[in-house]
Amino acid sequence: MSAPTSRHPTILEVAREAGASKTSVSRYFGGERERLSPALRQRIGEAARKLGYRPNQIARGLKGGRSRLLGMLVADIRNSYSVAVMHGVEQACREQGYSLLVANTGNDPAQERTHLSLLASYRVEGLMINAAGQPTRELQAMAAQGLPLVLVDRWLEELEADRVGLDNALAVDMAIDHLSAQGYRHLLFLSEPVGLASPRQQRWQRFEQRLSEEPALDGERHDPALDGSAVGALLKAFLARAGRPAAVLCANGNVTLAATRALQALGLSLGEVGLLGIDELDWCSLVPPGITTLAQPTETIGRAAVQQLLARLDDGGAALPPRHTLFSPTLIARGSTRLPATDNDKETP
Amino acid sequence: MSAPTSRHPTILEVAREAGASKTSVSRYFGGERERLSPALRQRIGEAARKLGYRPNQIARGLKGGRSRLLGMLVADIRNSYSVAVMHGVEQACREQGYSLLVANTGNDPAQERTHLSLLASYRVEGLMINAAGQPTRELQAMAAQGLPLVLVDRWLEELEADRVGLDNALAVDMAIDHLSAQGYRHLLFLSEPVGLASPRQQRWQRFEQRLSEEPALDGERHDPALDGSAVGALLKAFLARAGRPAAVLCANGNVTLAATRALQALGLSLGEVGLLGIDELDWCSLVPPGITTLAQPTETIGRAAVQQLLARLDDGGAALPPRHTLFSPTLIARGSTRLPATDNDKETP
DNA sequence: TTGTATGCGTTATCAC
DNA sequence: GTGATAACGCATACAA
Repeated sequence: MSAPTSRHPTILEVAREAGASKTSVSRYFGGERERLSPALRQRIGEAARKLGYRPNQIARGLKGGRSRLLGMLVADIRNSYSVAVMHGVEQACREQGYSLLVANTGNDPAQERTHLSLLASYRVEGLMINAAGQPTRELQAMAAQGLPLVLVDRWLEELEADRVGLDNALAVDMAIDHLSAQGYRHLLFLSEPVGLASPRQQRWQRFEQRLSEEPALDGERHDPALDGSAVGALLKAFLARAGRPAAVLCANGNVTLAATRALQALGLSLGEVGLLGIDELDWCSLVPPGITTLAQPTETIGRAAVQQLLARLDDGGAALPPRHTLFSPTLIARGSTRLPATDNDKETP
Repeated sequence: MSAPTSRHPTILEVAREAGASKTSVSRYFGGERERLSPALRQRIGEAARKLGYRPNQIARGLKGGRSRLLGMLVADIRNSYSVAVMHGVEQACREQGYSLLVANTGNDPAQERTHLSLLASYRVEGLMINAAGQPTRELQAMAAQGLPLVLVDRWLEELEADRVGLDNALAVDMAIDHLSAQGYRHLLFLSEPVGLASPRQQRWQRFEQRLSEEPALDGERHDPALDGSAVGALLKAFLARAGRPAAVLCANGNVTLAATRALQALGLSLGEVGLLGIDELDWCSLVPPGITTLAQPTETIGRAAVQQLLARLDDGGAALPPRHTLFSPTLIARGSTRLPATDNDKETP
């Protein structure tokens, strides 16, 4: 006959047990313990412990409007980049006394909409967004309503909001500079379908720009679907066309995986065909002779997102202009961008 | 002068706008739309749309005691197994109309305690737990309070709760059977420090049991820390001791990664030294000649966890005995468990 | 220092 | 069918 759902003691019961008022108990747990007399403080502490009392965040949020909840919208939770960022977000949230409500959209705008209104219904105080694609109406609406938003990695031109992510132009510059310095002359920029994902667009565009500026290099760009055999065919055609020394620049971790698979299937050895991936993955050092990558400071990005959000929350309605925080990648050079020594290569020490 | 935090319209405002009562609006959104007259229904719908009204889950949870929140405690959010399970959990939650509050403990009991009480304070209706190690008092307390719990992957003997995970004995059986069938005779079971993590214990014990039953095989077991060079030294010593054909059985994905690294550093080729890993990782097909794995049905496990939790929620206080749901792995055979042909091996087709 | 009274947005209970 | 009204658990003026 006991309650089917678990019974939590309330502030009132603690008050009764301690022979005090609700207010005092509220103060005890609301960080105003100092204002209570030692005797009362003691009694309340004991009563609470005895009853196993824990303040109900839900009720607390109802009154004060402070849910202490932050939301994060992740485009693909199975993507190691997203998870790594999320890890940073989660740490920062905890340190700041917030909890994190995570929603995975699976790159589907419909799910993004659903999750967005769900998060809204829990009155999250702010939102970190790794958008699925174009900005949904819901997102626009939430921004307009004054809910602090920070766009992570992917951003949306139409949306005035803070942004945190990689300096994509710099990343592509570093990639091209490295490949060029290593002696590769024919470059292929390989991406997942560019669509509306801003990092892909930016990397893609920067690649084009750099190529047009450097006559010593020539290149191609493609953004095939990664499933199926498109990548292999594409690589084969590129290599036939381009002549050597040629290299592939992979726009993200998924592409690196697909390209590595394809190159292997073609029986080509890494290094002889250059390979450089944006995003460091834990197996990149494993595939002989190691895959060169540009590692993103993922945790830092996550933490920065939270920090930015909390800054917005603090300044009240100060309506500061959107702030963009960009981070630099780190080059991890491995064998996949080292040309095998040839007769023409004697000058190399 | 407007509210610094975003203003959400309330049920009362909608009621006024629609010329109706709070009750009717509540009914409209509470799934009792049928009971309203078409005219009223229409008016409320319009008013809500006009105002951008969204029911406040927090207030809703306060009254009804139904937060519509499920919690998940993850031991390591950066572990691809955990993430994959979480993905299943998340999908199932959404399908069932629940939201998911995720907490990462980083395998730290202290953080587990913190997060646990946090989740409790949000009045989650149930908890999925990928425990850090030994059961914390908090966990015991929550279970005692009647909060539905389901242990995922790792379980705790002291805790009477539903369990979902891999059939570890079966997994080790399949691994040993496969290695044996492939001609390996000397086996090394390699694990992360066994400690109190139940899957490691179970796999470890089953390995021991099987080895003791099969005179044709001999083996060793070790659970070194994965950082540093311990794994390499250990492998080297094992191979020197064991004679061939020898194989390594990796107790989880992290171990597979470490073992592969170490084997590579030793200049040993996979297959010649057998390698089989529990947990499929996306790069296992990439490292030549491919790493044989036992893949877990991760998403299924996640969904099963949610299903089990909801079943508990449904049956009220029926206090059914704990239910254990075990799943079978799938063997993905690759080159790392294929012995190179030798003179003694002529009978192989 | 401590307590009283009121309201947060919603649902549940009861009337009409 | 529809609508007042009282909880839900807590925080916060305000009063003592």
